[in-house]
Amino acid sequence: MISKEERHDFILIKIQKERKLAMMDLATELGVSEHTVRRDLKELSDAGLLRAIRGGATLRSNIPFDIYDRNNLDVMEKQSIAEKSITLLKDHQVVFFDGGTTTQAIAGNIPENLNLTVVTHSLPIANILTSLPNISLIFAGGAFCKSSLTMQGQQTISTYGEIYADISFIGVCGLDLYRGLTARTLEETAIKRVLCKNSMNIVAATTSNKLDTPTSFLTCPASDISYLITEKDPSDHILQPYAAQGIAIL
Amino acid sequence: MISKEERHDFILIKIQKERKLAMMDLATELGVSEHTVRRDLKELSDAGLLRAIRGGATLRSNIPFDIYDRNNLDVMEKQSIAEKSITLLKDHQVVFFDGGTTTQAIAGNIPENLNLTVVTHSLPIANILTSLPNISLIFAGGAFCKSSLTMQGQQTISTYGEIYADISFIGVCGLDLYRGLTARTLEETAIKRVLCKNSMNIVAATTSNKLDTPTSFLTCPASDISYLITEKDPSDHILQPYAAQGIAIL
DNA sequence: GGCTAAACTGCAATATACTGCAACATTTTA
DNA sequence: TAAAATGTTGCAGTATATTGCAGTTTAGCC
Repeated sequence: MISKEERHDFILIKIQKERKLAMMDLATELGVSEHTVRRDLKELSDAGLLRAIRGGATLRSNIPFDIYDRNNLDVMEKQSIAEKSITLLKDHQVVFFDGGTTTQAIAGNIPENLNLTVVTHSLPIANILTSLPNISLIFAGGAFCKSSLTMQGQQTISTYGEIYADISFIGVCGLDLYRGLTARTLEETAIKRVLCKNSMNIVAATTSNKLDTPTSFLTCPASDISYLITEKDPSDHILQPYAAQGIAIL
Repeated sequence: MISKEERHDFILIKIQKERKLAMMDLATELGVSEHTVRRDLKELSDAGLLRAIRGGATLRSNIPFDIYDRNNLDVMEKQSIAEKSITLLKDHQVVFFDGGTTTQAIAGNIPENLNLTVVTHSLPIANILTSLPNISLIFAGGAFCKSSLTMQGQQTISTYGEIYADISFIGVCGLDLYRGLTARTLEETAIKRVLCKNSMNIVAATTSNKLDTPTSFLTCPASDISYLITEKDPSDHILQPYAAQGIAIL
């Protein structure tokens, strides 16, 4: 007999290799009923480890870098994160905005009467901010990256390098207590690092499904993070390990 | 068998590359009925991930600047200028785009199949170019200027300063044979000067009503201009003095 | 304007996948 | 060891996906 955990491990390993799994194949392979496999996939999918689709599962996203795919995901959660994030902002601060749909949601919630100097390398965020009268916008230019709709490269880094911010909103690819803030490409990492380095307060804003899921490139250790903002209540158990590290939870 | 989710992924990836998709092509490619593709496109379009059009789909233009375009004057003239301007472009050129509604019209007329490296400090132009698959875009960042929707300042200038272009499209505030190309602010002038300095060919693209109306700050002498493009026929008498100076008229 | 071909919409039929339920099995724990 | 908790199964009913067809709309063309 094969245990639930073993099945889960098996599924996760196999999906990495094959990108796509059919439920009925899994059922025969694991020697359990189709219904059981279905529940397994649901649990893994709820944990954000794969994407359940009709008749099976695929990797979390086949188009991992495609911004449009993520745009309409977790809209409510992102709105909640944005509203909490805004409370950290005060007049006359200098604020860095990293790319990503969560930071975009935050930018979209900045009230009109707030006076800020915002620096960003995200084109959508720049677009959003043009309509706010009291925002002084500095755009960190560079080579445009289609998949993320942000700029990257030496120019981008050097622009941030000349500015010191009160607060940085960092988009999260993966966050894990031991590995810290991680990103998926070296280019992204290089930019996130400057943001962190030149900022008094680092805010990691992310939906909770990205917690405890490290990616490859280290941006900064978890201990450098000042605030962690998710859609969950700060008392939620999933957040306690981070609170214990001295990160303020909102 | 290919699942619905996979089809959606496929469509989203492909539309990023090709900008426009035909329904029947998709149907044969994906091995499903036309009707099914139609429903896929409808779902993706309802989710705001693309725009369904008759016979297929196109990228949703995520360009919020139609607000500003509303007060666009001389639309027909600018279109005519844009079409003439495009004829100067060849594959693999490096092109500078100055800000302004005329240069914007030119950018909007770049054909899909043209391979260019474009450098610009205009936010609307950057937005337009994001949807063109064969354009490599470099954005010259800096401090955002609300009135012109462009960047300005040291960062902008230094970005252009590191690049040499085959051709520059310069937006015209005023042009006059004796004063040359002139602009209204020192900041604008500083940027236009770098564009001109680092460019093999300078193209002044403007509606004819800006000819012979000098403004205050000198960008470059008229003799430096390679091409003058207006909505008028090159034989028009108002253009003859410029032709006499050795400027090619289109 | 009227015509034709292509594209769209709605419907019914079919196959497949999912959900909830009740029963049964296994593992924990008191 | 018995009770409780958790995991598993098959079944029945429900929902979803896909297709082809028939009828309608639309775009382009003479």
